Amino acid sequence: MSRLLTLPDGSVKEFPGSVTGLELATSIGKGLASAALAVKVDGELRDLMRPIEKDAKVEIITRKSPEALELIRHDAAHILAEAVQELFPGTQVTIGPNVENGFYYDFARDEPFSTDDFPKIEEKMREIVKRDSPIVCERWDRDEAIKFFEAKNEKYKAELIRDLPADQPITVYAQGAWKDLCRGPHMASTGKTGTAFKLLKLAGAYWRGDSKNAQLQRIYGTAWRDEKELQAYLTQIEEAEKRDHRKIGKELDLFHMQDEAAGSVFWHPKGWALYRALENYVRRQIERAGYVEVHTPQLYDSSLFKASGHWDVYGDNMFKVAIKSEENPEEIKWVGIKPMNCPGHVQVFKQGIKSYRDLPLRMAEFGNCHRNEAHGAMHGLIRVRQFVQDDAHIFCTEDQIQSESLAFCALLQSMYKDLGFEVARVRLADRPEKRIGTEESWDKAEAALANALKGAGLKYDINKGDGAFYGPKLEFYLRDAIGREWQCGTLQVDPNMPERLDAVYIDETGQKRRPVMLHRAVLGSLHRFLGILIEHYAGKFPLWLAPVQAVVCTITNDAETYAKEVLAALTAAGLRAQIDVRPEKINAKIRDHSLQKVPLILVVGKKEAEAKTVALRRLGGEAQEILNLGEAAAKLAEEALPPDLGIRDSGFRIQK
RNA sequence: GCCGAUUUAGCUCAGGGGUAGAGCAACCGCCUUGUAAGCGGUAGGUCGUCAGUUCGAAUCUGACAAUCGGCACCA
Repeated sequence: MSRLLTLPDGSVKEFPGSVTGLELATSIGKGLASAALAVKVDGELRDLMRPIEKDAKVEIITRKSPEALELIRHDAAHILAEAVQELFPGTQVTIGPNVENGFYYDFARDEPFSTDDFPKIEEKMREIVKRDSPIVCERWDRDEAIKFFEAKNEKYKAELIRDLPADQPITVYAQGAWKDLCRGPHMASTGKTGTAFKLLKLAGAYWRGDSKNAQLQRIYGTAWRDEKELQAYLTQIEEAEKRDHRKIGKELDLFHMQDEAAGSVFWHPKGWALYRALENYVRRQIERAGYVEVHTPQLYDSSLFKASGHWDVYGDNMFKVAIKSEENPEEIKWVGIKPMNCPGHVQVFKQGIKSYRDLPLRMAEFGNCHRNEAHGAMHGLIRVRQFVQDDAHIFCTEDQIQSESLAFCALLQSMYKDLGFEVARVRLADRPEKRIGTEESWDKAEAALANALKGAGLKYDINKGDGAFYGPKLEFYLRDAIGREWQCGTLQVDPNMPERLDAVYIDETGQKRRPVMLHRAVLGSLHRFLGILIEHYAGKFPLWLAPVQAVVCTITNDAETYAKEVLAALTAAGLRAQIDVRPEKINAKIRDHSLQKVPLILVVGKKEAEAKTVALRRLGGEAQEILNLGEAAAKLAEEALPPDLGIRDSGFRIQK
């Protein structure tokens, strides 16, 4: 039977019978045949040697194709596994997939690997690449495969085969004498991988991702088409490290953390100035959007968290305080430090009788929360034990979910824009398998969220089954200056909490009704968001956020009196300004404040003091601008206005 | 919580069984300076904590803590 194969340019090739990707490439040209790495058949990446059994759309994959990286990385993972087994006999192999920018392979071995082993392993990998052993796909009988791997004492591989669905063929790839169970596809020989790879990290990982299982040793690596791409990637990692918020936080003296308060932040004056600039901005936005701000207690009797359900479900992650009774030391009262703000907000809602006319009631709080995060989970400002959420709960009717969600989307979009981000993507997490509530209310809530997203012009995808047990949610991701995505914003529909804590309102007919609660946050945690913000701007904040917006520097001490006058004018105009009258050369002062990423440096010497002017130098620029003092203060104060109060796009550029 | 690594001066880091070193910062002088490092000097550390081995531990061993890279977790 003949095959009709359609090429990407639309041309169709006919073959009399079975044909492999390599034969197809050869028929097109010799050059293509030698460049071919794999073939894409109806969108599925396949080995070059595998026969194409039906009419299909085909594409020959070469080193230039985007798919080449997948092939190179997966082959590199196999080469890593072979190298490790050659060097460390007795090591068991498990799985080795691709990840973003690279690959990993999980090994089982009693002795830990060390990064000192990396050069040796890389050397062996290069040797295997040089051997250029053909990679051949073999179809095996299931029992035979199990026997084969068990005989080699590869119990993880044997377990994988046992668990494969019965109808799935067992394929084993042989590269030279080394064999591994794999779905494929692979390139034709080990030489195709090339040597633009590097082993990067060593880590522990659970077998099959389950903490009940054995811990394996994972070796991470990266692989690219050529040395140039590899070097570019390594440089990119270095750049990301340079903007690490923990490093910048220290360099710019924004905050610190210490052993005695693990997971909590000591904000220094400059870090706190940044924090407050952000907090004040958020406060203006929610006020404008019709929220009321409240502030609720940190400590609650355990009975409230038992009623809300948190004590039982998340109790392990809560900080609990045992209080001994004065009269009876045997008697202990438990209180919990709040891990979230919802129970508190429901208490405020329940004060007095609420009418349908009060809805939607948007109750906001900069909620200070504590969660006892696992040691290994903590990470700078990104994951902490004490943090503040830009939290709010919207009490509304089921019918108001859509309009409130739409308003929230608009608020979030405008805030991300002001803060220099774009919405990268949105996910709608819908009903999970284990859930409460009627199908009808789920239908309604999911549709309301989907319609709100459409109304806001936001594209989204479905995060299937990942909603809470009581309602669906939206997850908003933003993209930072180096392309990373972070989930910050969230909106969650919750009819459960009002039920559990007995919140009611009186409807138009005088009946008691349950409101729905929308939990929502734009930034999520202010702490975490500031970490992201620091990395996004690499410490070079836009003027309105900069902890120190301007420094007045004297050239000689003749100008000191005048410099103080300049400082006073700037401060009076509302700028966060400082003065530097150290007996240092102006070069040294410029350098110091530039390294501190101060956006505005105002130099004053004898000339300026006499003429009542300032010489303005902007961060990153070399030009200086001579301005009259009064003019300068007014101009800079206007430039320093937050984006919601002043001129937008004031010319500040993000340094990529 | 799990696997591995790390912890030495304010910061970045070197060293290493006989009680500690550099650069920068700080402090004190001198220099009075024109847009990314002026010169000299001084001071600063129970070498993460607690045990153990040893004549002697910052160094070796163990436990604990924190941090880092992952994993698991993230209401």
